[in-house]
Formats: sequence, C-alpha cells, structure tokens
Amino acid sequence: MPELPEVEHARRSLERWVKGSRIDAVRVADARILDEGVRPTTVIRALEGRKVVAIERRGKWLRIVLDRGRVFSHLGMTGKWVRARAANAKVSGDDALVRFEKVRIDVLVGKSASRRSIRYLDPRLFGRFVVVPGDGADLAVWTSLGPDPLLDGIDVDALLAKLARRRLPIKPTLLDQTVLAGVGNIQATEALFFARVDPRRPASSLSRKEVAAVSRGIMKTIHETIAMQSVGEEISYVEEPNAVNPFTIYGREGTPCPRCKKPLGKMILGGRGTVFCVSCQH
DNA sequence: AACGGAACCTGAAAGC
DNA sequence: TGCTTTCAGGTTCCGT
Repeated sequence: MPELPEVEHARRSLERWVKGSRIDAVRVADARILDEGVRPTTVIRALEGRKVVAIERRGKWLRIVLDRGRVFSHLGMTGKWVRARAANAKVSGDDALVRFEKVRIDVLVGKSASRRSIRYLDPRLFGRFVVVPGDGADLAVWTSLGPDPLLDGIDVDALLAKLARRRLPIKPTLLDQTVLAGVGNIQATEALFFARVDPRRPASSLSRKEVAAVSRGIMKTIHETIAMQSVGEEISYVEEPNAVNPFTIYGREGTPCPRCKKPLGKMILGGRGTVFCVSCQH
C-alpha cells in the first residue's frame, strides 16, 4: 500500500534487479490488472524481446522505459514488485504462482544471460499495469501530476498559490496528485501533525508560514520513511504481521499525543481516516 | 464546478 | 470456534 516512499523503494529495487536486462518471457496471471479490453497476448508481445533502459518514478507512478515502448505501473493499495527464484527454463504456464501474483516478467541479465524473475503482486487489484508500445505517449495521469517532492522539491510560494484556490480541507487537498505528486494518506496525516495544522482547515486559509511548515513536514516524513525502508531488502507495511507501526500519529488514535499528551482523535475527511491531535493542531 | 459518497476488489483483524 | 463487520497507505466515477 504504497505512497511515495514505498514506490521509490520499488523503483530502486527494480533498478537493481532488471535495469539493462532483456525481457525474455512474460506471463499475465490475472488479466483484470490490465486496462479494460487489453488482452494479455498484446502485453506479452509488446514486452518480450525488449531491453529495460530505465526505471523512473513520478509521484506514486513507476515508468519502466524500454528500448521500444514503456510500462506504467501503479501499485494501488496493495501492489508490490518482488523478485522470485527464477527457474532455469523459460517460463511455462504451470510454474507456480507467487501468492497474489498478477504479472511475471523474466529477464536475462548480463553477458552470461542469467535469468531473473520479477513478479507484480496485488491482491486487491487497485493497481494498474499499462503497456504503451512503440513510441507511445505518456499516460494523462502521469503528465498531469504535480511537483514530486523528492524530484522537484516543494516550492512554498507555488504551493501557497495553488492552495489559495481550493476550498476543500487541507488534508484531502494534499491527497490531490495534481497538487503534489506522491503524497498519500499517511504522509498527509503525519505532515499536518508536524506542522501543527488542523486537517479540517480550508486549504485556502493556510498562511504562508503554515504552508512552509506543511512542506517541511512532508519532506520530513518522506525522508524518514525512505530511510527506514532502505534498512532491509524487503519492504514491510504497517499492517503486515510482526510489523511495528513506525509512524508518529498514523494508526495511533486514542493514544496520547506525543507532543501534548492529550488522546489523539480520528475522523473521516474526504472519505479517508484521519488521525490528528484536537488539542495541538490548529 | 465542486462536493460527498459509492464503486472497484480482497484479505486480515476485530467484534460478537 | 465461526460467522459478521470493519477497515485498509488509491483512484475514478456518478449524482446532487
């Protein structure tokens, strides 16, 4: 369930695993991950034989650049790229699926042409896997993304100007990917806590000082989350067994606010669960 | 135009 | 134990 930091982790992993390799075989285990009407054979034909030139990220989107064509991968809520043990032989239909596997890509790496196998897993199927063959254009959702905090930084005045035109509460506004690309429910929750800004405040009501504080909060939570996950090879999500909640207030409703010790509250804003301190976020 | 709510899916955890 | 409900880090569409 990825926000910017997890997608960045996925990008770095994919880069290590398949950059410079040649795609040898592809299997689509569940066609529902493809866009409506797209057939697995179309995807397979577009990918097999292609060379992987680069793995890029913008917001929560991955763009896998091939020598001809490109793949856009969005992880939705439960998407994940993993590396699996590759068999010696070419992929065959009855090779075991990894649990929740939707797409499998086998590549050949280096002079020795050793085989590697990566799998896209996605139990809830909210992710997307879009192949644009040939010299196709970028997806509209990709081109319309706002500034990416990691790639572009956050321009406080530009953000302030953008927020001035929004009436929605600041929290759901931050989740709008055309405002800033990659901010998700956890980051927005954490950033507003760090900035001491009430998530219900109309976006247009924030002062420049507050927008600057929110910007710093976003950078802080992104950098800290990336630092945490770069510790291990495998990414672990909060809700997975044995995982410890690494966040400051997300998922901690009812427990004392780390700042003022009053119990943290929770409400639904823009349809999303929102934890905040009623007492010290204004 | 702008908003809330539902829809898309499935698994895990909490509640009873 | 087992059935039911709730919730989930995302996006898009639909009706008011």
